[in-house]
Amino acid sequence: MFAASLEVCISAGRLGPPSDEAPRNSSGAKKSKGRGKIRMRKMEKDTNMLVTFSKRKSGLFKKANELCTLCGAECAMMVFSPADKVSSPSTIRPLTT
Amino acid sequence: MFAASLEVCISAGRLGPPSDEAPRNSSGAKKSKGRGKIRMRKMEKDTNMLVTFSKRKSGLFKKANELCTLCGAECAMMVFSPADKVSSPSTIRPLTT
DNA sequence: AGCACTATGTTTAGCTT
DNA sequence: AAAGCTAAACATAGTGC
Repeated sequence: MFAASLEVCISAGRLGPPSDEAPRNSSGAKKSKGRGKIRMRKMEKDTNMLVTFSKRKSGLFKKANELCTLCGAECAMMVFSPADKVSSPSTIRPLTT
Repeated sequence: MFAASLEVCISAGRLGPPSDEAPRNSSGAKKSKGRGKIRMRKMEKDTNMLVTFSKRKSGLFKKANELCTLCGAECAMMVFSPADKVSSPSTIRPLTT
């Protein structure tokens, strides 16, 4: 395992264009519910940002697990938190040969 | 960078329960459009599986990029393809200090 | 093979508790 | 701060070209 077919992605910070258009909506009033189109740039509010980080990290790990399960792929990923916290996903698995 | 707050996920193969319920639908007829709830186990058809791998890998990289952008996190990921192909995402970035 | 479409399942931002 | 909710945004399996 871990031979030949390898893909790597290392991303440090911004990787896509900022996409600065699209305010919350045309009238400027906030939507009451739902997600509300997000702006692809660093979130300014720290509390929201940490919650979003936690949620999205979970989603990312879940997607990675699904990819492995569905396609018989193998993947490894590391996420460096913006805050000074250490944690590991519950589904961690040792890299056995 | 790359200090202190670190999270690691290494997944080799299956990580979740198979979730064997839910055939396509009760009558056995395929849905004509849309996604149709997928079964979380290795896809048997190789052609579909490769397409799914490609699509989901793209989605995974995109999500990782979004996480980095939105939250100022840093992440690295490696995906080992089930087939013998090598490719890299277009948004690859060197790990500069 | 690879791209476009689209209905539907999934994710998640903002709220509430 | 950490869970749970909801609806809008998003991802994507199957399809057609």
